[in-house]
Amino acid sequence: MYAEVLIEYPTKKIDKYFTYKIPSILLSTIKRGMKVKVPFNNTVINGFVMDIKDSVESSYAIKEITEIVDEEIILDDELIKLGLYIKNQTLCPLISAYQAMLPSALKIKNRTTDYNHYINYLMLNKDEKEIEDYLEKYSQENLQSILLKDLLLKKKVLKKDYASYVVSALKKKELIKEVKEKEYRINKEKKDNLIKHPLNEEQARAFHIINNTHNNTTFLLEGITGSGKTEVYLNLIDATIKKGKTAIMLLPEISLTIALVNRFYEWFGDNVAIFHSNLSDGEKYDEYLKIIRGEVKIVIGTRSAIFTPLKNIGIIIIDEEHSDTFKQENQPRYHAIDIAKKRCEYHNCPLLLGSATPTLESRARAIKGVYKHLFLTKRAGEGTLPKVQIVNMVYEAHKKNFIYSEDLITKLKECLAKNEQAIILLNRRGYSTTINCSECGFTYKCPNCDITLTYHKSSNSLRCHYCGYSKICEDKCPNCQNDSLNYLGLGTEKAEIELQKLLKTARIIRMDQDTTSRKGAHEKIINAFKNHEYDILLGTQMISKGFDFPYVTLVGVINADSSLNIPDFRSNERTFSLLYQASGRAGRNKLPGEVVIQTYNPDNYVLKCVKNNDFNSFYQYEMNIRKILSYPPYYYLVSLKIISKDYNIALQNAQKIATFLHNHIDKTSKILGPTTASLFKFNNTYRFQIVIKYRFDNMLKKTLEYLDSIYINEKDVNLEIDIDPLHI
DNA sequence: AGCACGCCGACT
DNA sequence: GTCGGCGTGCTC
Repeated sequence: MYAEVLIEYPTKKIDKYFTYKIPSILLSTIKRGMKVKVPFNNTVINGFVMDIKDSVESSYAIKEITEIVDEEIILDDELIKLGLYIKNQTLCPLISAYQAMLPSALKIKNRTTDYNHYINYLMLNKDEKEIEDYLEKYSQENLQSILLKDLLLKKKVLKKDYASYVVSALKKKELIKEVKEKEYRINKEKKDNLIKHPLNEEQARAFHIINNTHNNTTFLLEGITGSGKTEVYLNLIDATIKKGKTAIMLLPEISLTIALVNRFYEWFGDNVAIFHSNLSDGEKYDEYLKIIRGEVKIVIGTRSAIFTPLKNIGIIIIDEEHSDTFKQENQPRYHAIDIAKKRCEYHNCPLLLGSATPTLESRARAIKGVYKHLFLTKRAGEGTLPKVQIVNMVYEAHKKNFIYSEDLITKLKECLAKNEQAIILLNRRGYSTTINCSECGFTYKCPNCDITLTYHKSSNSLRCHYCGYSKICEDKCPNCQNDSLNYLGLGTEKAEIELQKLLKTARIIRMDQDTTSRKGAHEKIINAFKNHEYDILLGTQMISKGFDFPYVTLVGVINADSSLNIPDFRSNERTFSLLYQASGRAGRNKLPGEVVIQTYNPDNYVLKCVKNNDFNSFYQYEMNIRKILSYPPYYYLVSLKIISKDYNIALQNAQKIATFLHNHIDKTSKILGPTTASLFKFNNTYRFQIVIKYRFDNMLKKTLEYLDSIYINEKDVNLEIDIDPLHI
């Protein structure tokens, strides 16, 4: 018997099957989808068995498979097909599609580490009679006798509960022994007295419609912030489990949604596996085994959890479906919603997309009837939508209020006086975003990227937020040696310091990438704020996600323009979503909420829609722009990035590709560029971009595949193709 | 991706 | 005369 093996080198150059002979000892165990070790070009490397054949015609000297890496971890037929689909959709090497499906702990090249987690227990080493005799003779009441008595009673105890010298003394007397047992790292138990909130009329309607659907329908659940989408999800999953099926639920980021995950644990206990990038390799390994052994029916996780090898899926839920995190930004550039659709098709089950601000694409599909559109229009419980005020910072700047407007400060003071809490959003970290010299005009720039360095006061360093470059900041201008450096632009670090000056007694906590780099830091900050150890939470967009702080009655947005001014066709949509979500943090309980948005463009239509909590008007307005400019959802996009260390090589190749495209794609498709890409110089490489807009183009895929295959062999220029890019 | 084979410069 | 630079090309 022979096996076709896909080699684990993520290059397109060897993205094909290699034939190996299956040694007779492995014949009974080997299966399609298993990971094996094979001899390859003087080394031994990993690969996947893609096919098993009786005979094979080959001019090569066929080698034998060395061994099976893991008998439990198998890509089933569904996942094998899914990999082929991903390769075809995203133009990635087939092997990287499969690598994306497995947790990294499982793809380490030479896995010598034992990922199993052991707990040490103590047991008696003699029969009970002997121990009782011993205790009688011993006749002392000390730690040793206590341990022995515990063991007589319980048979097995945790080693860590007893002092090590006591344990070793008894071991020396050969009265007890130590046993190791494999155990999962994450173990959660159901809460007995779980409070299940009864569903309101709208929630119940959505629940029943979806729960009674047993075919492959995609639903869009559009529910305003605080409308209780989670309760609908919980009930649907509960019902799915009761039907004997399994469920996957995706969230944008787990570290920001601990409360929600805990609610799942309370409800479903050890029937849940969790999957996200903050887990340790060992934890991932454990969770994966639980799934593959069929010990859990529910998987909650971030993007890559869409690949978990659950069998018999009954529903897939994607919460905050508009989130960019569902698309992987490097190879394979898959979108989790796309994969979810494919999996739901395979299992013939419903897919539920939920959001307060769905993407225009999703909403357009729902309106066209491709998705079934469901709504939650009322806040669950007693919350009401907040009142939004727009503050014109042009006037404030005349009054020398550059960061905080009078209105916002007044409202903050009122809020604190009532012992309520506030959230302040500023979508930029660091202290100041630009440093320049007023004498000679010098500006600090990243030596690798075309970007100004951000000053971080706490570490007195200048950092590039793109490539990670960092250096110590000097007091004097490095160019003219004058004492004339100006710290311009605003980040969260400065906003915090300035706010503390204005509100001396306020307890402020900052949450951004700089304060949350350690594991568990998110949770700590969120819990501290929830417990009212702080009055004001100030941070970047990570504070706008689905938190539920009942005492927050005020949300301030410092610079709403910053995200509007990003040159991307989706920046309006992102701004609306960000501000709407942030506003949604206010007034979630009985206390009414207020939102203050500071801007230099108070007449901007996007901001007006946020002010009126009006997603509908925003949708109409933005759809019209997209139609005029031929952007999604009216047209599809492909982005090609041409990258080289040499400016001229990049430019020449970009022009060559553009010309080629003009001749080899449909006449109805539009080609933009080449232009410089949004990050023109990044990590010492120059980047040009071509964007294709198309509706129907049956030449396009072939053309892209051809270009891709040509550029694989180029070594001083790279071509990155992104189909349906989220950013251009 | 590795690693070997292969054809041209500065050294014991 | 050799050691070694890293440029192509192959790997079941």
